[in-house]
Amino acid sequence: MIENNRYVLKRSSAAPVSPRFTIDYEKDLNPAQYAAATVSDGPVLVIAGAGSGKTRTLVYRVARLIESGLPPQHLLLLTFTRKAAQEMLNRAGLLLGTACDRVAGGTFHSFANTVLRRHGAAIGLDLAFTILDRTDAEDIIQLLRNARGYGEREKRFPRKNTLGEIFSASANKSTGLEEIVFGEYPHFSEHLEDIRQLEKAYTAYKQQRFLVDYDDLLLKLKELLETHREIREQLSEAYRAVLVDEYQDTNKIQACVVRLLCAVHENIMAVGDDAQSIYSFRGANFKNIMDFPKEFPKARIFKLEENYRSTQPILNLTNEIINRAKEKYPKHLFSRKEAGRRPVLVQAEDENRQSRFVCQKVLDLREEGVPLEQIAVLFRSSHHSFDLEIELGKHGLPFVKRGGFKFIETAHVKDVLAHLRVLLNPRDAVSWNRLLLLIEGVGPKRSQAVIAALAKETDWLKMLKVQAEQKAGGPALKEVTRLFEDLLSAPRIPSEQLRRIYDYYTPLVSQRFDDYPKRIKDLEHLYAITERYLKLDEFLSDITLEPPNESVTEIEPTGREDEKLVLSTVHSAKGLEWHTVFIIWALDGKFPSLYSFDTDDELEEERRLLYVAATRAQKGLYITYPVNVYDKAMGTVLSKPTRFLDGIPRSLYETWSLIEEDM
DNA sequence: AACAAGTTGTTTTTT
DNA sequence: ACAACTTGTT
Repeated sequence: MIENNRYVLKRSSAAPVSPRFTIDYEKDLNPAQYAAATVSDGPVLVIAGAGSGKTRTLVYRVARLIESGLPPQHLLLLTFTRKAAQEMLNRAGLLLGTACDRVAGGTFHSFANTVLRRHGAAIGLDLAFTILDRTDAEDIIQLLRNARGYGEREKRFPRKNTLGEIFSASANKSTGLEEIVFGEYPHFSEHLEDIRQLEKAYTAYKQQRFLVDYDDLLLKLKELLETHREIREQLSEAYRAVLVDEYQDTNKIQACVVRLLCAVHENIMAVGDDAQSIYSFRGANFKNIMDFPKEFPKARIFKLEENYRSTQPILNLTNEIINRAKEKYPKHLFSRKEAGRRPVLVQAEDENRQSRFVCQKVLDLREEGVPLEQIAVLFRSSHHSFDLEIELGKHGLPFVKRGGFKFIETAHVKDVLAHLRVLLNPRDAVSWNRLLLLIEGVGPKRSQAVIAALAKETDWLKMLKVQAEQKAGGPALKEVTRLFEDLLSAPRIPSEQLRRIYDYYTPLVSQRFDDYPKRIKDLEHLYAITERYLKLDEFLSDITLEPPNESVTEIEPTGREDEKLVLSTVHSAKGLEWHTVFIIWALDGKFPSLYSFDTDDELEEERRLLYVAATRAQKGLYITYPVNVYDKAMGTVLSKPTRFLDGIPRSLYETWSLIEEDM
């Protein structure tokens, strides 16, 4: 549960109220972990192999710092995902009791949000700013693109999502637009000047309307820290020890922010694994972790190489996969869990055979007593699981899907949120546009006219009433006006406001979407989330920065609630582990993806991705691929298993072929 | 100017 | 299979 953008422990009754009398660091940790957890002040880098007890080490580090007298609120824990932060604080809570309740932490983005809401005024930011997600950003880009007539040209102009990617890549990699366009989109080189103009317009648009996208959060935090010494020192004082998890996934801006935060004390512990860097498309650079010792010359380096997760046969294979990588901190993972089955490479005749194999095997495992939630199916892209999802449905196997489209990104949820967002930031033209277009008789032209009129008047509700008097879109606009009158009349909590919006919006959903029952159910889910919040701004920030990571597709279980098979993209599986893991679509051209064939760097990242997937397994690992898959984009038939198994001794895994099997 | 139906192009991964 | 763009109708 999140309150005030700070992670607050859910207090289980089992958790001790006060710190455990003594923590036996030496007994609980292996020598390498012990050394890292108890090291004295100063910069520290921990290279932690997959499953090597990284979280455990961090937790004990936190414990040690608090024990040695550092008040918990002076500790800042930056992690990549909310889940990781929660996991860590929960475990620290078990060890230390409520003392770590006040440890500050979260993702870089949520931390940036907290700081900017407080100090943003120093760099001219209105504190009521709205955070744009990717689709919101693209909506604006589209608007500007059309307004400037870039759409209708003889020569093809990049689409909104391409433009969004270009802008974001430029921001995250700290490189000029020029380099991005020439390097990654050479076919759009001739439009460079227009692209540049468009980015300027986009920036200006956001500025005027108090809008901030994901990249801006980081950039503005960096700007704030760089340009305001007193704030930098204040924060450095407030957070006297900084711990960064998954350091291999940070980009230049984030590394810079860390540097600035620690400028005074250099009490920084970075933990990560270069072999698990899988976010370079977002500007993350695993060289960051390689360069850490250069950034902090006094850094001490620790390596955790003993793996507590997987059996040796699984590690033998994963070690081979990663040892073929080009650049890395050399390490060799070993396990004391000698016994175990070798991983299996399974060839299936086609996609459906692959799905049926997985179902069959999952049923077998359940028979053997492996709980469903201890089994995961991992894949490169979220659509790779579609066929399997249908097959699981047929077998009555319940599952949750992680990664891919989130329900927060669906049209109906975004529609509802737009109504809430304008309450907080009436200048949020994206949300106005979205909600106005829902109204019958209002199209793009009328919507823009209304938005322009609202911007002129400080009392926008009054202006909205005036607009509702006019002929076009009259009656329906009046209804919206009444809605906003109600929403503003009495100060209410988010859930009540949402209920009022549903009164207005529910008829619209039924009208607009054939699958409205499902969508109305989603909205009830959203309502349940708002009930946890007392302040609208916190709800909106959280929902954009840390949306529930579960997708819409969810089969209702016949039995127990929590007994569910996990389907996940490899990216979303990071940091997690299961008894048995299936990696499906391990087909060359799918995993690695065809789009990564262009450059060595991208291929190397795909390799690390497979490595991350395979190292999630504790006891069982099945790598499956269908053959004779025709790929439209390439015009070729794909039949070979992933190239990352090439050259690996065949003795390290079993090979099965399903062609003979009848199911 | 808004809306509905038909056509064409495109396809990862996430904060 | 889906979304963005285009064309035709009210």
